[in-house]
Amino acid sequence: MASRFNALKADTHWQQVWDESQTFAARDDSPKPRSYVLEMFPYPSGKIHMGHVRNYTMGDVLARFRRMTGHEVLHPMGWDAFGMPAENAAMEKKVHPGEWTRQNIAAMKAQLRRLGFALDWSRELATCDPSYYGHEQALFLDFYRAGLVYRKESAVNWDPVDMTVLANEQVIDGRGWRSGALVEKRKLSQWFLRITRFADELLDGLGSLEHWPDKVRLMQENWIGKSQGLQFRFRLSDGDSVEVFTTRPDTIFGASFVAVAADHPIAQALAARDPAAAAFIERCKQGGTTAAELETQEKLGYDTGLTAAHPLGAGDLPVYIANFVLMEYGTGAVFGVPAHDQRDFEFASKYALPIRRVVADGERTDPAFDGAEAYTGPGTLVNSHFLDGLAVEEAKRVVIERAEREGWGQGSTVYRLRDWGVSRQRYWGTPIPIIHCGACGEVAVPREQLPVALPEDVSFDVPGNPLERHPTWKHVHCPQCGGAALRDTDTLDTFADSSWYFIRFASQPEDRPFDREQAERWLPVGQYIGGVEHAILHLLYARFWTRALRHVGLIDLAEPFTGLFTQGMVTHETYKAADGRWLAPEEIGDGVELATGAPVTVGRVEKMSKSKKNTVDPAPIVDQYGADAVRWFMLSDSPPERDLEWSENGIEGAWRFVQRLWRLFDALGEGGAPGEGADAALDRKLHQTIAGVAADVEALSFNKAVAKLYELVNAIEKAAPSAARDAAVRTLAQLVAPMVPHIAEEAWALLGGAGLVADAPWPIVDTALLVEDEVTVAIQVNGKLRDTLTLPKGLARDEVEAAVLANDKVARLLAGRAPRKVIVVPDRLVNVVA
RNA sequence: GCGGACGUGGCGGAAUCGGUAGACGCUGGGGACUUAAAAUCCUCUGCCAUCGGCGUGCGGGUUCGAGUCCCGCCGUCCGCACCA
Repeated sequence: MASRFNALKADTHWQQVWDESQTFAARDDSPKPRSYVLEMFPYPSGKIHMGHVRNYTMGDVLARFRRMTGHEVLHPMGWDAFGMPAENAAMEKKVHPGEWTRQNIAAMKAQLRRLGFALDWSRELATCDPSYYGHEQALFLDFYRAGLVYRKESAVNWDPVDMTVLANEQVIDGRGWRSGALVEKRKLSQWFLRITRFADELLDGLGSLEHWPDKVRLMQENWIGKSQGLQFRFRLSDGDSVEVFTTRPDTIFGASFVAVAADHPIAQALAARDPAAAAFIERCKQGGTTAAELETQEKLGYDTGLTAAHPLGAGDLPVYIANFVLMEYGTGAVFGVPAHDQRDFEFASKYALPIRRVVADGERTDPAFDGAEAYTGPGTLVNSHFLDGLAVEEAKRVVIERAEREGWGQGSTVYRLRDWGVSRQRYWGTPIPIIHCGACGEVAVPREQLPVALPEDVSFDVPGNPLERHPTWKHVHCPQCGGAALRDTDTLDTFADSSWYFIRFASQPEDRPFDREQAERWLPVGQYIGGVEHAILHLLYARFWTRALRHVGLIDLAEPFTGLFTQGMVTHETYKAADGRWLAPEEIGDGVELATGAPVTVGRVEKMSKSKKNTVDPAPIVDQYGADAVRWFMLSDSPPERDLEWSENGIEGAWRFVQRLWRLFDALGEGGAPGEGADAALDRKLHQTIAGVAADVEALSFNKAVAKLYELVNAIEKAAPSAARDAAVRTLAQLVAPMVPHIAEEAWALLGGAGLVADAPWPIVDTALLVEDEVTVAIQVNGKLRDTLTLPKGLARDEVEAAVLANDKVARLLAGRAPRKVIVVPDRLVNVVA
């Protein structure tokens, strides 16, 4: 009697079997080819969300598939466990961040296990564990000794809500990436990692990352922002000088002013003695930084009264303080060429400065420039003395050569990328292992004193850094002179923690961060999967960290992740009350809000978020439908790089499919009379599916693999009993095993498979069966499909042509005329041109 | 503003090299089974229509043949942004 598949029972059973037999533990000494499959580790917020389920399901399918194709797979999981939410919880709920974090980890680990992921839990790590961050401190000190870490007083991005410093990468539209608070500028002494030292390498390295999305490579390229040009000094009328950088040295004879940033030393010096200048500088700082504000903001300047001598003798230029010049980029000063730069054009128009054409714009070569906007395109230099007649690129080179020969400037490369500020005024992070001694200065904590562990007895009653307030922790003896000294009370940006966890997964000795040889055997990560929101921050920092490790001789590895896949989000419908409040599905009934009876509007499909009340908690869904149905749904329909809309119908459909599979397995397992005889068509379909699913999974095109499996199941269900059909059902258990592993194990056991299907090999394709012996040829007349014809494969051209011309519909359309031309595409199509 | 991606039925999507557009799933219609319902199974489901015609955002082009290539638009989404 046919039974229904009991997902909950099967899930529990097989998860326990895998666990007990250590099925997914990666063996370091395996002779098999290695495959490192990694998904971005989660922050332990307390609950798994649908985005995690989708991310980890994709990685899991690949990991399981790779095992079946004979690889030794490393597929680990851990916890990105430091960070602000734990401190917020400490403040709100009066629990210690560590306790809160560890409880969350336990809860989320149980949820991940419930989904049956093929993870090697023996390598689990949490970044908040001293056995992890202690090694990170050692690496930090290695970088420190190699000159990759330095401390400087600098204007930093201060988040007034989180009360901490943010890296440039963490400021979005002038607001903190976490808090959303308007970021302020503050002067603080901060630790920096010298990422700019690797700017060129990080840029060039992108070229080797063929298996990264172009989009991410481009984003990193833009972020690094390499520009080449000329750097030179203007002599000023007060005897001082100002250095500028330009990417357009060719337009040097079109210069009509020099402008410096509001916080440029020249502007600051002037402000000290000129109240009007000081007032102007103050005004510049008030300008907003959002896109809309910048768009409409007027170009403003303050005439310093100084003049700058043109290096090629083309007169003296006025020097302004201008609100559009950034101190952080280049030298914080520019020369303005209004005819060929839009900002300079607007500025010159406002202050009635000369606008001189030096690049011919089509016909126009005269100096009088009367366009409505600057001309920034290519052209030939005019009104530029020795540059006249040269093309823009040529002229750039000539000017740089001359500047270098005459000694007033040099070719130079400028990057948008800034060094990575890593100091955070927070408790729940990796303590920076440096001691400040009045006599010795900065002193590295000796290796034998690592880890510098966080004190447990801290309070979060007042905002700010508890380490700063702790009565004893920061008071230490200087490791060098033994005198009284202070610990650095800052902790590392948590992006440092996630910059090397993938190496620690590969090798976890107790006494050092990793074993070089063992790490090099597993790395680089062949396939890394995560959200596109990490396209810059995490992925750039991890690439830097890896290069820094190589620089200090700890590993021979340039790029940490050779394959990257950025998956789409999980979305859901939203609902809004009449007054615009977001409503959760359970607040709604029959198109009205239950509480008020007012009608509800269905909003856009959006990323699941608490604020929009459109989240779906995976936990009850897994309990209701079983892990396999949830996994199958996560892989169906939407291409993995695109958004997936969660829907009740979708999960129902997935559950139906699991039951359909079970009916096939169960019917065969029941043992009735075995099928007899062949079924060539089904054999062919089976082998096409084996090959097709393998290719799709390898390409991470899970939605296509799913579609192919549906086709196969449809074909098996329709097929008459035969030995071939029985064989197809057995093979089906292997084919679905990476996606729906629990029912696959159940079927494998039922049908008498040896061992676990998780350890079974991927079925071998009979390539002879991939080729059809008959083909359906399309018949077109003048490019329009008129009929199809089934012919033996490989039939000679003239025979195909004859068969087509004998076709009724073709004959009718030709109406007795001879065709002008007949195009024959073998085994595909014939086009009769009348 | 700069850079990028995308645009195919009611919906998610497929079409690997320029060669039968709409696989597969969802939704919906009809039917079988059932006292009834659920479940399951069968069947239809791009649009208009009588032959047949029209269809891959819009307008052109190349080609025997275009969702796919080229030119020009429109729209949506994402990233960056006063970067000299």
